[in-house]
Amino acid sequence: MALEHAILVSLAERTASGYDLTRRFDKSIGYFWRASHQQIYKVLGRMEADGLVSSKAVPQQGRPDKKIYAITEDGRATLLAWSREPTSMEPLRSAFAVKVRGLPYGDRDAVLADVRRRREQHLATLAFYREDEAHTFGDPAALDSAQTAQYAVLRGGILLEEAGLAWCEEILALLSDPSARPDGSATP
Amino acid sequence: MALEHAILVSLAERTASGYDLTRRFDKSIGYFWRASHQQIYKVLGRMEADGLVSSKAVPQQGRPDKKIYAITEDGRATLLAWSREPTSMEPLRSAFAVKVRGLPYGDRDAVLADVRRRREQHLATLAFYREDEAHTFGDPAALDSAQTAQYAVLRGGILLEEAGLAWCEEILALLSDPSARPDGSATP
DNA sequence: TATTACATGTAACGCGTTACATGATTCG
DNA sequence: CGAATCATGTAACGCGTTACATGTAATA
Repeated sequence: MALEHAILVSLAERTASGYDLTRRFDKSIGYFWRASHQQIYKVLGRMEADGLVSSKAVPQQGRPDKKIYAITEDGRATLLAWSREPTSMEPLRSAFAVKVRGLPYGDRDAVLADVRRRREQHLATLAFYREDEAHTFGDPAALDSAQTAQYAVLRGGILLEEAGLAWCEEILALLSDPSARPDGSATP
Repeated sequence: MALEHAILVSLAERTASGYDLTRRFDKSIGYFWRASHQQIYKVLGRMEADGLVSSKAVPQQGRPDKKIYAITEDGRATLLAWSREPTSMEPLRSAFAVKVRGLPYGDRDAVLADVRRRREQHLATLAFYREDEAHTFGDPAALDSAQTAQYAVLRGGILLEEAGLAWCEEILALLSDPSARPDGSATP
């Protein structure tokens, strides 16, 4: 049900077409919640039927019509009611964790290569987030309430990436058996 | 597709009934991958049809028959091949992040209460993991390869919980506006 | 007496991914 | 000439949750 709420938050900020929402979900909100255009169109259709959003067709030249969606009063009320429900703690659900756990039944070198690849990925994402942090939220004390909320979410992304990075490094330290190295310099 | 692989890893360690697997998914592997018994039975049925596992019915007294599943050669080969594929970086998909992002459109006090509740949850889970760490993996240098893999996964859980905890604390620091406190002791 | 453990499933429904489908405009 | 951008969808399929269904035995 959370894609619905993510869309409501996005439309509460400003109106958008399905296409616009798709692009928004490629950044900002989408750093932490992905959704394809197919899914967004499907959910928008249901949300309009439920009265949470309304749409207005906007004819265009040489392009298909745009359908601009806006949040309704019902939509805002739904968002407020949702904010009062406690969120459940979603478990990891990580295929990577399963692979690490199953290391004795897999290809050790291939899995370690995957760990290194993921480490680089975390580093790249972190660099990206940190630039956003410095650029957009340079002075946290000067932010208004909407910006503070955005910044809090970005901080979550940074902390998660840092944890993922640290995990990769611990795995490499634990599993890169020194006695298996060519130089044979095993720890005592 | 990862539940399939989680089951294969579990059965590679030792045979089990669907019921046994359900309980295993409540701890160990299941600290990081949840699955209900309904889902496990469904997937086991398909996996048997695909030849990844085989089953043997074991009659019991005063209880329904047990179906003991074992991994097949095909299943082991599938697991090995899977270990060679790189894992994709799954995005957060966190309803909590959406809620924090949408704070200006929600009930501020209710959301902050939820943050505090989650903080306590992270603390409780961390305490649980840390006891497991001290109890089962007290001396990391003395672990065999299977135990080392298990320990690496537990470390991931600990790092993630620590990140979640730190996030909650940052959110509270960012959003608990001092000027809104009854004593009015705002920071300069 | 009620709940927990043991043991296996079916059915309905929503969420999410991948593939398919169409068609104009603009940039390299 | 091909790729990207703009713009909207359908169809098929797998994953995951919730509710429903059945029945015994031990424990509190």
